[in-house]
Amino acid sequence: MSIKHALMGLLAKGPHHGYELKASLEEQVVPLSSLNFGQIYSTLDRLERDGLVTHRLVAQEERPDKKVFALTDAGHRELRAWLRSPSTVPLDLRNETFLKLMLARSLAGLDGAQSAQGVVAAERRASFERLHEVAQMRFRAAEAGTPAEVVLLLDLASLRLEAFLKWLDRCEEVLL
Amino acid sequence: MSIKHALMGLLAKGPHHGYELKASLEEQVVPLSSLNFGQIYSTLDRLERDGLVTHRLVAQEERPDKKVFALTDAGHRELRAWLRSPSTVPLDLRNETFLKLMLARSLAGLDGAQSAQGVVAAERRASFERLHEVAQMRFRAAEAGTPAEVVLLLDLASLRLEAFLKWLDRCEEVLL
DNA sequence: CGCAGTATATATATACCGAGTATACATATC
DNA sequence: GATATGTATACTCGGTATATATATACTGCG
Repeated sequence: MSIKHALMGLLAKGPHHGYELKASLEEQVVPLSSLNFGQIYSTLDRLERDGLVTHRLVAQEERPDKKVFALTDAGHRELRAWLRSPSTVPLDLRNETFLKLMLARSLAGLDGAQSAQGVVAAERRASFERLHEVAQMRFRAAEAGTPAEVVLLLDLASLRLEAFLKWLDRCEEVLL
Repeated sequence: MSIKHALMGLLAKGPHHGYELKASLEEQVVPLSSLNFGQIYSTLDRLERDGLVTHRLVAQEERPDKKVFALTDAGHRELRAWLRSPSTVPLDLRNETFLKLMLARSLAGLDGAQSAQGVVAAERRASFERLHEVAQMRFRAAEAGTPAEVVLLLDLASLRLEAFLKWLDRCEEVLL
């Protein structure tokens, strides 16, 4: 997920400069993770290059000027179009675990190569650990009074992990 | 998923040049999708820079020389280590749909903004369509006698889509 | 039949782009 | 001396598009 539309979304509510935007994003949009300034600034540059935002400089005493960005009309249109269109996760028929399984099978017999069973076992163990981590994060979030929306991100993480675990079972049936 | 370890895996079975490797990858490792030559060659260059592979030139008449790559000892070690370690998908607590939902809510009321309900509905529709696509691919694969392993990739795709649909239900409960 | 034109296979290299990380540069405040 | 305010630059990595050659195979037309 790129940060591009997140920036546009914040700018739809009014002009802001990069430093502010970073803080808002971390609070509202990607809670539980953090961003890099370089990413914010270069994304804003690209948005400006593409005519989706403009900036004006606001002078300050004893500090670098602020670059206050605002969404252009084209930016508003683009944002609305993006909100209306479903996410474009392109099916993704390549998968690292699958690759490991294929390689483990074809390399069977070579010096100290991992077996396909071993791969499945390692992945399963790791996934269970992650599932546990997520559960803990969720518990801590509940304690800290984290808003329900944020917990949704954790829900998604565990649903994904569960799906992956189911898939590992299926792999075992088919391959072993 | 990067192509780096896939290349190393193929080279573990013997030396090959870029052009061959591309074909093997498409056949064995990322069936159902295709690769770009630039990616193969630049990944091989990086592997060589990092001491994981070496190449020697094999002259040919009337054609460019082949660059035949072979896995180094360090490469073998790295490959085995990678095969032993579980996939490192880092939990990923950012999600495009979540972003859309947050923005739809906070922009509610602005000019022609999409509602959160609308976002969920659009995502759901798109996911069902994809699920249908996957089912069709699966059917065609079965007809074409596609190996069972390849079908596993389709299984993963549908398990993921189902998990995502469940999550959308959950979003609706929490947000609407 | 022959020939021109076109697609495809063999083989690599380069330029470019977007996303993300690391780091440098300033100053003020706690 | 750490932390907050503010921006900029260089770099890496994964990936796409395109340029550069040549050989072979197919296709249609006169």
